[in-house]
Amino acid sequence: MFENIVLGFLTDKSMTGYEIKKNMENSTSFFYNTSFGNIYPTLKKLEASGHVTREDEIINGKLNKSYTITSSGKDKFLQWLETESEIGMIRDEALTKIFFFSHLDNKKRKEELQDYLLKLNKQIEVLKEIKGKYTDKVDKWKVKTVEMGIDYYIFMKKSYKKILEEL
Amino acid sequence: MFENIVLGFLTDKSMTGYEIKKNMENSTSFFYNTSFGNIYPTLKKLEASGHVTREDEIINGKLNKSYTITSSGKDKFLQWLETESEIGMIRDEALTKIFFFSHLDNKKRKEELQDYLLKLNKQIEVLKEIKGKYTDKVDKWKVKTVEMGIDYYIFMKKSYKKILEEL
DNA sequence: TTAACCATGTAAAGCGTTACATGATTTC
DNA sequence: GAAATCATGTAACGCTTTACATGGTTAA
Repeated sequence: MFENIVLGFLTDKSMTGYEIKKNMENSTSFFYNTSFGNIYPTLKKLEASGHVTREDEIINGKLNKSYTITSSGKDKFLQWLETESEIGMIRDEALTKIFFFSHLDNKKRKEELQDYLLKLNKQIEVLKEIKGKYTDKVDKWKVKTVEMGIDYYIFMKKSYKKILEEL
Repeated sequence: MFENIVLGFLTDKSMTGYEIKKNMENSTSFFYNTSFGNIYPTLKKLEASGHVTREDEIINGKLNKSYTITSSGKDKFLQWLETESEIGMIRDEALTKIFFFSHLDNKKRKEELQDYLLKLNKQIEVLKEIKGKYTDKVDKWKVKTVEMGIDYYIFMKKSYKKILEEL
């Protein structure tokens, strides 16, 4: 999947690995984020397979490797984009812990839920900030995903709050 | 995390790897599920580190390796259970695709959303079936997680439906 | 001048899936 | 007699993170 996300970013404009990472942090980070140790080798691989091309430039004394998507890269990306998605798993560590909550006492249950609610609040603020940075020019689908992210964490907050209140 | 989930299952009762897998399918599968290729080596590792003990029995001509949690295993599990959870990512492939929806036409957008809504409906049915199997004796927290799972997928369904209707 | 940011990359380790491999029992 | 289920495991592969490693520029 990650190769296709990189190709997706490069479909919008040519970028360096560093820029892809920064872009991700300000857009997809709440549903997809990764490290440089993943990005750079992926770009090399995509270059080797002909899905992107590279242009080297020296900007401010620093080597910049700008990657551009090729037509085969666009094909690969669109093929992925048109493929049906598998159902997503929740994979929420906090939920996994609730599954085993019978092994904790109420005091510890409360503490954990309260801690997690704080983190959910922080995450909602982060996403609202991302949304705030978006200008009118930004692709409506990118705005939509951030809005869905905000709604998702608000939903989670309500769920965990309800459990806390029932204790 | 997986080691701790195995320990969590073994805290309830001693089990074989096969039973752990079956138990997971009927309880945690929507937020955590894994393969035999993960379970068996994990049990070996936990045995080597003294967190579980093994008892071999032959039942119906088949070798059964029943694993029991030790006190050090319980300590490890509880330590994990009491640790604050990191915020969960959404990691939903369908959402990732919406992020790149500007590269598809409306017809294809609709098809994908409709396909995914079908999968969400199926998943809700699966979880309702799991919940239906639970008797009164089942730990209330295990019931609660399934209920949260159902609510989660219903919430997702509403979100995707809204996007579809706006098209 | 020092911290933050820009920019690139490698190596090792961790985590997990898929495919392969075996063989018994039970149910239709 | 065939298919499903019970039961165990290994090997190869793939994906991703973490830690390590380098070095320039810009802002406080």
